[in-house]
Amino acid sequence: MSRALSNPPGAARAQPSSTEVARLAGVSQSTVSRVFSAGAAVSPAVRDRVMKAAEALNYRPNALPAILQTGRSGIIAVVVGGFYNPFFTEFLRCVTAALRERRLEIMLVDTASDDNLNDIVGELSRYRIDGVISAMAIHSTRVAKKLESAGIPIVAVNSKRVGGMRTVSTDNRAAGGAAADVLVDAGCRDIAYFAGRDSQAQAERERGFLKRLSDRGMPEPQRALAGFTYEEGYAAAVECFSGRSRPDGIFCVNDLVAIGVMDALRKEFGLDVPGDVQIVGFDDIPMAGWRGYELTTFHQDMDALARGCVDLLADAPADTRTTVPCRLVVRETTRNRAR
Amino acid sequence: MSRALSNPPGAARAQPSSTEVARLAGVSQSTVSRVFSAGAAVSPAVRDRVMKAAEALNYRPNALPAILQTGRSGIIAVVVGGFYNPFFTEFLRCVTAALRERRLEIMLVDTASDDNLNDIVGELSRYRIDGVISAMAIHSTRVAKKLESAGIPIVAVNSKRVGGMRTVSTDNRAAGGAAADVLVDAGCRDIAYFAGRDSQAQAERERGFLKRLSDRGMPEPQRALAGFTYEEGYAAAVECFSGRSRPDGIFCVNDLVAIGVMDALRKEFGLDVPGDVQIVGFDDIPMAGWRGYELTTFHQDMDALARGCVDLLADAPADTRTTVPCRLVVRETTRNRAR
DNA sequence: TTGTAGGCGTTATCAA
DNA sequence: TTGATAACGCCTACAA
Repeated sequence: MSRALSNPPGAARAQPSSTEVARLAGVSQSTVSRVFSAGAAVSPAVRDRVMKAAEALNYRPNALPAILQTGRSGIIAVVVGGFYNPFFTEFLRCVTAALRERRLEIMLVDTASDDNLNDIVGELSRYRIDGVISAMAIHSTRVAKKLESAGIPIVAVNSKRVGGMRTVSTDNRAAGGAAADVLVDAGCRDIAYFAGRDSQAQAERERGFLKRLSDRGMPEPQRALAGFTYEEGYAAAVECFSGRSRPDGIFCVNDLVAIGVMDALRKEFGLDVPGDVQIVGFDDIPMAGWRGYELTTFHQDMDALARGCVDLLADAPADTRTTVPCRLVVRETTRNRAR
Repeated sequence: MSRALSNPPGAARAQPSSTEVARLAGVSQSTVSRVFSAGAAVSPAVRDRVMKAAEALNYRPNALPAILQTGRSGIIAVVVGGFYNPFFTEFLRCVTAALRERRLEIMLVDTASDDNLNDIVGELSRYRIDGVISAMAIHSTRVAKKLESAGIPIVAVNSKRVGGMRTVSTDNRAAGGAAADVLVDAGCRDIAYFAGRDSQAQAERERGFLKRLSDRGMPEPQRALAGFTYEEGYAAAVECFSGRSRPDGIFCVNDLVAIGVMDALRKEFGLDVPGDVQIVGFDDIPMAGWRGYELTTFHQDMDALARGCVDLLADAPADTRTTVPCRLVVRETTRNRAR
């Protein structure tokens, strides 16, 4: 396993420098620099000459010396916690678009936990990144501290706040409450919550869900520990429905789990959704809309989430948090009474 | 919409430089540099002193001057053509892992077509990236040329070759042939192909499929133009099955389309899969294994594909191509005769 | 409006 | 083995 690229460096013919362009255009290097830096005063004639020379040489300014000089790289590190969940990839799509609008580049980091993140951030900070956007919840104060000490701002999605971290979150608490309403209104009497693990977002959802159920005089729901994947949802449903008391309404921590649960109920137990069991998911991933599922769920406004992250990184004073509402999407896995 | 980050540059206290470490350790800056560049001769005593000083200052070498000097950035641009298809995201996962092993960083580019790529590559080349890995097929010779002239090697997945581009491809032709065998062996008499658009990979698959059908004495199959998404597959199936002659076996350009087709057949026409119609997909995305679908498909070895890309970028002479076999995964959407 | 010159933090070369 | 010094290619005063 070789360590890195072994190609000869600028083997053939690397990129020309501003000095070469200057020579060809018969001006000084600084003039070339001015032509390529927005809002500098250059006479039209000279500008034209320089542009021609640049074109002839196929010149593109090298970003690195500028970064060295200004300390600002225009690179943002984006952290995701795996690609298995369309939630992450959709977030990635939105954040990619939002960053591109601001002409910022993306360094992509995929890591299973925020432990590794500590090392990775160290690695990344060598490139003088301007900020970090994490789609993954950050628990470790160490990571936040490290970034802070390096002067790198971070904003995390659906994360609790540690240190001076900025956060952008879906209003998980409110959504949890709304999920309770949906199931109770639909006539469910024996309700269950299929939980994820170690996640601020999931904890908030659960809290809102429990609170609303109790407010509405419902008994404490069953709790199954699922996780965040289809398989975990499937397995949790098998275990839950093999037990004594079968719930007639389930709120799942996310859509992947919800879909796993649905498949298990249908295939393993021959149950009908929503006839026998009603199900509410979370995220509104594309598969939730597939005709085979038609899952009632909450749509996270990824675009707002992503844009919020970018805005917070770019404009906001440190130490800020933003909350984004999410929207109930009623499909076929709940029996919806007329309002 | 502000143009870029507005935070003060190294506002608080930026990263310390090797010069500061040198001062603290009582050595020259070059010595510090040597300590941090692998395989340089430094006496244990001095190395120790430098490391201590570095630790005290929380020093991390700045990568940018090094890039400036060596002309090698350790950054690879990875291009994907959208995140809607788990194929892309799974590829991204694998390539992320493979690059991390080699300690290379990833600059992520998402673009709908390789037209934009031309601009984007120009933008990216400002960072002196060491190479480009494209999960998206490259048609435009312009892009390849542009990269070549900048001395940036590119490798594309499932793409035809333009210029000196390297490629890594699944053996699409062979897979197409195998798909024909599956359907014919399973007793299908009226076969259809649901095609994608503008894709080398899809063209190869189709070619292999048609060839084998004809070799086995089957008539030319119906052809439906689907695309690459669930919705397009669904719509194409609706149109096809509203027509006169309904096929009893379908090979789809990818799993997303295949799943859309299945849902359409079941929901819109009440047809049974595989009872009435047998279906074969391509990619083996996670949803193909979901119990609601159990799709027979071909598993693309993403890990091999990704690793192939990285290897080709790192080790290979220019102008190379690699082919990766793929594997038939038999599930429940085909009636499988005993062999 | 344009040119000159210094500096950003490394690596690379050459002496010591 | 270590230190001085010159690049690398740009930005930014400052001077003309």
